[in-house]
Amino acid sequence: MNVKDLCLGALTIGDASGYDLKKFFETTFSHFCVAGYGSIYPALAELATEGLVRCHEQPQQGRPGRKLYQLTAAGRKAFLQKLEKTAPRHTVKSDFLLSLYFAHLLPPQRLETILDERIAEIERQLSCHARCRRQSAQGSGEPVGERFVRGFGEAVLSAAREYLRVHRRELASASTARSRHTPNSPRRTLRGGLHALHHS
Amino acid sequence: MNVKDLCLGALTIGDASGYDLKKFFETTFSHFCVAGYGSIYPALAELATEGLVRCHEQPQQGRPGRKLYQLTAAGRKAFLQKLEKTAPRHTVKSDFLLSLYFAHLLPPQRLETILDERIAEIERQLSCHARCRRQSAQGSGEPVGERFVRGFGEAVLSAAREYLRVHRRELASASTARSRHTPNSPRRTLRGGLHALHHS
DNA sequence: TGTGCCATGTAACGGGTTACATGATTGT
DNA sequence: ACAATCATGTAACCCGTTACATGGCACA
Repeated sequence: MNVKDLCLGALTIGDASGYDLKKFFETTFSHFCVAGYGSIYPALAELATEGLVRCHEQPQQGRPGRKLYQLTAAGRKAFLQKLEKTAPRHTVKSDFLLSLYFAHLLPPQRLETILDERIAEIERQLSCHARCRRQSAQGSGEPVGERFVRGFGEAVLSAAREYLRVHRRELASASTARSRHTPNSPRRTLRGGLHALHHS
Repeated sequence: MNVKDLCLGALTIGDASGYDLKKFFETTFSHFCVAGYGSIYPALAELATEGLVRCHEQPQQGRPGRKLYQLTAAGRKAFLQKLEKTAPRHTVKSDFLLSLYFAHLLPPQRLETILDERIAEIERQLSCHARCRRQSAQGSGEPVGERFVRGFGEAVLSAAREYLRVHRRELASASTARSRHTPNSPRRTLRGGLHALHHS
């Protein structure tokens, strides 16, 4: 699912401009995908030439005219097909975990900062979810999946925070205990340690 | 952190060939990053020309000579600096969650499949972690971060599985209850529903 | 007065994925 | 015999990020 599909999907909910879409992605999809203006605007232009969306421009004085995009029947169909055909992958890309893997190479100070910042970020996301939940409890027309997906995010985020809280000590003690430079360590091969645990 | 940095990091643990590195990433880093041969081999070549790694080739009969790469002092330093400077981001990209958001547009059958497959995948990853844990409990020289990062993965994966188990019914009932085509729904604007919950 | 929001877009750049090409050895 | 593993690499392609360019309006 690329940005074009993302736009198609969002337009399923209601008409929107490129600007609106970005805001929507940020609030509702932020914990599992991202899209910047640099990909949204070109995507909408392409979708329009393909006839999957229609554009209604509303001139405004001073600022550039607001372009409201609307899904066509073909666009709706295209998205439905994408939904059914696409393998629902779920991947995590984390410099955070990568850094912690190498905790023994990090100054203790830096380690603390990394942990603190991550926990703070998790809390920010959790409170954002909570706000959204309250919000759409009143308003009607929330897709069933919205609550579910939000709940999933909250569950995972909470578990992550809890784990970090409980286990961060283990990392810190190890980091301060030994020097960052392991001098004269015997030459090792990555292969040796791994060979026994191959084929996942 | 790109593939070059990833290689540098792995070579911190021990010498390895491109092939070894891929295996290592698959087993140890699989839950937070990926790298294919198509990026690993060029990365190693570049690192060698930059003097961050040294290559020792071991000719073998029949197959292409095995190229063992070894970190240089400069390479180690470069990685340490990257570790300290890089912002430790943590992002999820999930067509799985995206699909579930649009559960109301999915045939119930498909919905079940998606859920089942994800749970199966989670279980696969969990058992892989468990195997690794047993493995490195015996062997010595496991970096402190390894256990921590593995534990993090397990915590998050378990929470996800639990959530899916408990809440999947909510999605299924909604999906079967109403038709996939909501005819004559009043034209809506994405903007309206979102406006109140802006600024995360 | 100045920060932030509204609003759209372009262009260069970076970087990973996929497919292709090759081929012997080891295990079932 | 056949599949999987070992082992390296190239090239086209896809696609997203970042930076740049523009400018009025609202609010503090």
